[in-house]
Amino acid sequence: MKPIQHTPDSSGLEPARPVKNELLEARVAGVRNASLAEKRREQICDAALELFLQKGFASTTIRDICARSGVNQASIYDYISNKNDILRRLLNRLWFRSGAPSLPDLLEQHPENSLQDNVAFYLKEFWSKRRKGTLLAYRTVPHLTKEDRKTMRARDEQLISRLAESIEDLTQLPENDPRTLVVANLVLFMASFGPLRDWLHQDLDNDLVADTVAAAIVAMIENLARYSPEQ
Amino acid sequence: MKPIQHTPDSSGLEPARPVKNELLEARVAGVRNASLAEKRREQICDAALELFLQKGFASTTIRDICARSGVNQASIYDYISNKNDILRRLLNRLWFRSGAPSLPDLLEQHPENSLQDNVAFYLKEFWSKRRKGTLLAYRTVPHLTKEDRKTMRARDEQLISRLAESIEDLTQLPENDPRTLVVANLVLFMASFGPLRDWLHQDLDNDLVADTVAAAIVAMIENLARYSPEQ
DNA sequence: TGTTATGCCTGACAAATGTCAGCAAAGTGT
DNA sequence: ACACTTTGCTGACATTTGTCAGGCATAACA
Repeated sequence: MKPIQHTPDSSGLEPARPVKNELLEARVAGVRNASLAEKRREQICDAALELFLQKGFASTTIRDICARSGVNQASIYDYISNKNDILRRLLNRLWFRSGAPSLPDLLEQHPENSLQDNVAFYLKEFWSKRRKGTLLAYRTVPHLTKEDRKTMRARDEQLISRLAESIEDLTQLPENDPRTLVVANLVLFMASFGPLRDWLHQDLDNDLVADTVAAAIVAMIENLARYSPEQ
Repeated sequence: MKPIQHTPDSSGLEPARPVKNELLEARVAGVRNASLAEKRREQICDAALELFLQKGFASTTIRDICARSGVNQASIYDYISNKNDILRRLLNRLWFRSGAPSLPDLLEQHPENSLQDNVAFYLKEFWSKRRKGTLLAYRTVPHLTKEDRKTMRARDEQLISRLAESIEDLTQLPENDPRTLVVANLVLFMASFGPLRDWLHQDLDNDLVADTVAAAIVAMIENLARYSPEQ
């Protein structure tokens, strides 16, 4: 298992590409069979995710991950390049390609539904599909490179500015009103409400919570429209 | 410096006291002079806080903390009992005794102000006085004992149930409507909005953000009153 | 059946970490 | 000036950690 070639951890190489839309996964060539490698990587990532959420990133050891995934301590480096590489792969899976729909998309695709219904659906999807990604992201910020943090923030900002446009449409506010941005931020934040606080209200029915939060969001937006500056 | 007696880290001793309202700080008797010890402890905690927020709890080493606080690596154990003890002291300072007012208190003490103004004031206070505590709490959850986590949750639940009562008063909803609980949760969560997302909208004016969020909260509450079940 | 390619694992290393024993230094009161 | 108390610190310990070199087993192939 000789020729392991890693892509360097922090590659400040690229000539100013404007926005990356994923974190860079190191190329690891320890194992020839690509599909096997992918399968192992998945084992590793699954185990690591559990542990990271349970014990935190820094106090989860490679040995823990190996034990839980059944991969040998030495072999693991045939599949991933280092501990941070695992984290990056997880964030790519769970944060960048979570499969959760964006609210603007939903509004576009289902104009027949009420705003409240669309928002409620959005929240439920987000809470189920991005729960772990959200938790992971909020908790591991300190362990990311500046570069990686910037990439994650860029993703958020992109979502938010699209959302702000939607809110502009809904409220008929002018483009330069900064409050649309604040509310867009707030909506995205409330989409993180479920994951981030699930340690608290485990006794409340999830659908009820989603519906109530959706109603709150709708009220927020309508309120914004009501107090718009005369135009 | 012999007779160091530590209170054990996880003392499951007490005979079922119902709710603790702080984390247990270990008693450390390495240094006789109490006020000096307190001063040193403060140095240590200040340094540790900076580092915990910057690098995360687990990857901050005792050596880091010593270097930054100017306390010697050996001496530090004359003032604190271990790394987790520092964290607990910090959370006590910043989470349990932050000095930020609670919204119900504000409403009671200043009925002459509008709800919106009270909420806005509450948010600003919370964001300035509990910023670090919130960040610390959300990020270090995995490093706390089950016991400690329970204590923190209890504090939150206490705040929330008081807040839920206030909301009941404002909306005239019956006592058993679970939505007041959800909204109370939400309000507390939005109070964490500023701290948790300050990595994002550093370009927006803080007062504007607070006012917009306050308006959103008021809208949420009024909306709740509007769609109350007929009684 | 013998050879080879490929994935797997034992064992280890250097570095870092939490923790402290025991001594040096600095006050403090006489 | 001296004895004693209280604080600070050098140096080190046992462990844990990330990481890997190099050999081993096995299955494919000749």
